[in-house]
Amino acid sequence: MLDAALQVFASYGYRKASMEDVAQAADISRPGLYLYFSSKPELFRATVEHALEDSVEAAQRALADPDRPLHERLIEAFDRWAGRYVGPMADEIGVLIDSNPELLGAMPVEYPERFLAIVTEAIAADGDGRTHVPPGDVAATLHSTASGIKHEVSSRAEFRARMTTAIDLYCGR
Amino acid sequence: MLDAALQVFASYGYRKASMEDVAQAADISRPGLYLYFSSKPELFRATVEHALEDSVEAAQRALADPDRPLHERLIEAFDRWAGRYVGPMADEIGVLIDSNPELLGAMPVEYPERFLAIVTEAIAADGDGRTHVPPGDVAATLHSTASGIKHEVSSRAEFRARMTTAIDLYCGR
DNA sequence: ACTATACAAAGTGTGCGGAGTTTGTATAGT
DNA sequence: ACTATACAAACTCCGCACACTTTGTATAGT
Repeated sequence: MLDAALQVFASYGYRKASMEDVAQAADISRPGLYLYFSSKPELFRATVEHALEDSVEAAQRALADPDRPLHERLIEAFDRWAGRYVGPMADEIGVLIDSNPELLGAMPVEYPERFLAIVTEAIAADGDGRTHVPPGDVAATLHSTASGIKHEVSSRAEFRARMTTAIDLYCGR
Repeated sequence: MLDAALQVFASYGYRKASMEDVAQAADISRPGLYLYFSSKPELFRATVEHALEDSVEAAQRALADPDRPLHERLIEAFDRWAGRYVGPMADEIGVLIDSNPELLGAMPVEYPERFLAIVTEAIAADGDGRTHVPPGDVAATLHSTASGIKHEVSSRAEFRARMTTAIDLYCGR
């Protein structure tokens, strides 16, 4: 249901997406939607929060996998955090999130911070530090690289490939 | 004169900036402006081209300095290419450039490519390659990192500091 | 090599009324 | 736990006239 809402908000934008559109996408009636979410702003809030929560959690799971080397886990984590929103949706989701700041409050700042924190931790935990640069700085740099790449590529596969290069370069062999 | 025009276009946007505004900023009369540029689109074109040309050339000079190690030259080059447009002007210049594609033709693609090419060359020329990653990929990654960072920082000093970290990660040690 | 002034043509923001849409709620039914 | 239908209030969109601004050019003057 929140996934359907995300689709609708992402393709139409917050303003142009109507509750009716979301209801249809979620296969319920519009009044039915109001049984779950008391207003459009609240639905939007829940939608974005769900998407962000989902992404960090997926990233977290990827980073926690004990069987894979750091660089593979990092590729996976970045792919799950940002790769999903690459391509047609990339700008639209971005615009969606930071063009309605009053609706989302601290979320658009807090989730990236949380993601950054878990990446930092994963890098720090990997004994095998190959540079003198602090883990937090490595994480922040990779995060910026991911943002930059996201705006240049047109498919998730391309995003993954370019992030693989970046991670190789920054913390690979 | 083109610098004055850049200021005006950057702060008001292409549409809201009038020829009168530009003329005042350049301390000439509006009809006088038409003696140099036959129309507003042409003035805009010349303004952006001048700014981009200026930036690549400055970057090129930085990369050519034979007395400094690669990483210092790279920091300097990225600072000159992108650092100038960080802070208040960052988004505005970006919007300015890619929200008027019909006015600028191939410029917004060609100049970044040219910058990428000279960075690639500088990295390739530096014998001292510490990675197995091709120079073009290193350059592209750094370029994406710079784009990402540009949207996160609020001052040129901060941009420089973060790019220093990024470049350190690649060839610092 | 410019400025000041002037001008037509085109463009742009503004207020307005009315048609249509959307929100949030209610109510009756399954 | 929902759907279908209905409804008032608010909001958005559209066309349209109007004033105002802007563009590009001309002309006379320094």
